[in-house]
Amino acid sequence: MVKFKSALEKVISEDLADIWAILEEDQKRRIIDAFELHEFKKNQLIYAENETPEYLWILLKGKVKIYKDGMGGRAQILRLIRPVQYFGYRAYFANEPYVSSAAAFEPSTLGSLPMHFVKELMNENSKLMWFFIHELSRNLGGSDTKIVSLTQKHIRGRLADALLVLIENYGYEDDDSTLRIYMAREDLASLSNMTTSNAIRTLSLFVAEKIITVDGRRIRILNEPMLRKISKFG
Amino acid sequence: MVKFKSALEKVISEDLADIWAILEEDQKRRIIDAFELHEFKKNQLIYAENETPEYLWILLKGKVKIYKDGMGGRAQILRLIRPVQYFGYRAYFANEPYVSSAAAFEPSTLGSLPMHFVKELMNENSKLMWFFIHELSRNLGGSDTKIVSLTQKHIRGRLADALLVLIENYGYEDDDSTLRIYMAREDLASLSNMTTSNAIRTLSLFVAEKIITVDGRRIRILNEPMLRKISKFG
DNA sequence: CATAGTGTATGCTAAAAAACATAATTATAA
DNA sequence: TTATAATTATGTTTTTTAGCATACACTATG
Repeated sequence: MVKFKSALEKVISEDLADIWAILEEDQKRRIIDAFELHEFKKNQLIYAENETPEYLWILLKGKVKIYKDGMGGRAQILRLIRPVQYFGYRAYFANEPYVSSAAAFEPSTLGSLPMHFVKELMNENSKLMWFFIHELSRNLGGSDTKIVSLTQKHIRGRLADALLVLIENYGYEDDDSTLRIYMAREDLASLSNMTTSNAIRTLSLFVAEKIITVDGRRIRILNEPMLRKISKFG
Repeated sequence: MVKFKSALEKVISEDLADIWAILEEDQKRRIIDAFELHEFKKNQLIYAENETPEYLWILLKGKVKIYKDGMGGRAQILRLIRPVQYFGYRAYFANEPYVSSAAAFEPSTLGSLPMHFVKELMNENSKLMWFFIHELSRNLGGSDTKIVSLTQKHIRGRLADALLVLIENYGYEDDDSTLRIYMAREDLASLSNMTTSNAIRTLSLFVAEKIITVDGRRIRILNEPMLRKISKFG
């Protein structure tokens, strides 16, 4: 946990352009003072369910999962975070403890701002309030849609969905086909609501059907349209 | 669809009472002018998935379900609305079409306000913005929690959850044990993510175990603690 | 470099839930 | 009212998925 000094403005003006652009000069200075930088190791916990929310988190580099532990040691991944996205604010706004946990998929750099400070900023700047209203509304729509996908689709459809979510969130390598995230089969299972065994098994089926290739954790998508078809129907 | 006249102020919910109180006379007049009253029949659709959101809906009397149609004619009930609650705003804020539909469970009275007008009011009054931020945040937390319950619990646990949700949302009759909502088995199934057959079957099991009694659509809860136990464990 | 430990792969079995079938009951409308 | 449809109830079969066992990498560590 290091106090941020000078380079913040540059990082922000490049990467956080959308939110930064709507702030006034005075607000920018106060933010620089309150901002803290954190490095998280692979699989390190950022916050845990039931804790009291205190910070707005900003992912600057790396990948983060928002997940919820369920019964029998099975976790459900709820959302994936990529740079530069914000998280950790919902529970604070709802005035309740976290209902989910956050952890880094891989070594990641994050910024934090105290939520009480964010709240102040919001009261001074209605555009910032609109920003969060928009984010919350999008997430809620996504969450509602996810409920139906996860409960009504069969295993193949759910795994196809999971792969499409990975494409959408982290995209492809330069070859335009290799997923830019290498996750454990267990995480893939947590994302698509199935046991690890079934994630592995179904992945193998997809390989046999030439929809993907697998090399360890490296997944290449050969037939994205087919994935969409499987997601929609069988 | 009737123009609303005077009783509006009485009908503003507790959450908004203080906001209403600080509104200027001019603002109050504008609201009364924009406000419209609607009567919906049993099972009547209020809005449908994929439509463009235009109104903030306010349930004044009756009961409303927010649901999403899934594959194979199976619907999932996402949220239950009781008087006086607001809905229909999320998609507008997210700037996207509705991802879910709304329908009246029973004959219901609703008010509506054009969303563009609500947006204006919000920009004039930050408390109103905080109201929606709070509501969205609560709903998102609920939705995330629901994902894990619906995907990881077994049928008995899910049905127990559904009954608890009904208690929480609509409460008991004067006898302190009869649910104040009479819903079709199919709706109960849609609420708890199972087929109608299984909803009926599991309900029968609960009757046999003296956790509830059933008389048509009238459900009496005999052992609420047991329901919570079933919800939590098997 | 041996070895424990973790992650991946695959087959087999058991459990859960859906699908299907058929009555019985209740609502609704002619 | 009677007829007709819709809903509720329950038994049986089939499908899907979880659970378990085992084997085979691969990797981290002493």
